[in-house]
Amino acid sequence: MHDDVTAATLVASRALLGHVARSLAPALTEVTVPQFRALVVLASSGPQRMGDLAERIGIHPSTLTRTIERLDHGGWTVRAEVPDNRREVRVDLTERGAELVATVTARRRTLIAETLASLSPEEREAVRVGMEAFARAAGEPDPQDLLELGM
Amino acid sequence: MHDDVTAATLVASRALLGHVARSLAPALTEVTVPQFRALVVLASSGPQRMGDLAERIGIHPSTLTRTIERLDHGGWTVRAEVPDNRREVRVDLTERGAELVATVTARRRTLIAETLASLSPEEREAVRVGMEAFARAAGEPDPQDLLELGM
DNA sequence: TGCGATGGTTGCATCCGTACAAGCATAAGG
DNA sequence: CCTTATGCTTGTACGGATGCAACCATCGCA
Repeated sequence: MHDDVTAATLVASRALLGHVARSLAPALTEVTVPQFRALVVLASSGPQRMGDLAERIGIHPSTLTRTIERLDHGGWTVRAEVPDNRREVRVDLTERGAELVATVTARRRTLIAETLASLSPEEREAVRVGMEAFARAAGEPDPQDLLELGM
Repeated sequence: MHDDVTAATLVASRALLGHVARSLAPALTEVTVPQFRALVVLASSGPQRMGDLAERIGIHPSTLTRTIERLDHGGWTVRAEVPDNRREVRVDLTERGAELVATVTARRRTLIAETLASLSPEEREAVRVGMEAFARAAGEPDPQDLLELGM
């Protein structure tokens, strides 16, 4: 059904994935994928308790402790005690950490913009319409899904 | 520059990534990402010498030996001696291995088709035009890039 | 035939992710 | 207060990815 549209979308998805991968690559020389995953969640959901973060990512709390240990050590995150509750630990990005995530997004945007720059205004408009329609149809992806790919 | 098109494409890329991740997820319960990477290369480049495969993937030959060891053990690949050269070792997918890769692709296609099914014929046509234009502008992605994401 | 180059595997070391169980604080409620 | 629940960390164990160095077999060429 709708084979030609599907095929076109598949091809385009490969191209987009190339952009995604290239935007991600520099960050992955700094941190690992699971580590970057944690940074992304922190960037989008804000500072939070260790337990909540572990739950969001879908890993065991003890695993998160080790991961954040490494991120702390690298200067990407900080852990701070919560004033009115000495049990909980609040983890947040450092500037460095926030910047790493922002860099990836910015790079992705740049790559896409560069690609679009080679199109004619009419084609660009066609891309806009098509992409918007597709995005609308697909809806927001499950964050859990995206995490698999370190997004 | 062209901020609205770029934004739309970024959003669409997130949606597509969701599809990619979901198509990949079942396979990742069977093999690891580096292992799947090897299967993908074998599926697209065909059976080949260990050394060539290692080079294509970008890992040390000794690392590949271990990875293929595990894939062999799981029944995803087979190693065979080359008749006229007793030094070289030829790796190939088993049926099972080929099927795993094919399943992921098929699933991705299905997810995309399902998404498109909710659009009107006019919108679908717009998606086709837009996706084709984008893919044309982006060109074929560097296979090395895609491998990062287990494609 | 014998020596150097080639292709792959093994030994070894390291790091990361992962979970479970146990432990140690601290908070909360009776 | 004392007991139980909560939140996080530590101890322990394991598997996978990774690279380097050493090794072994084989090929090719002089």
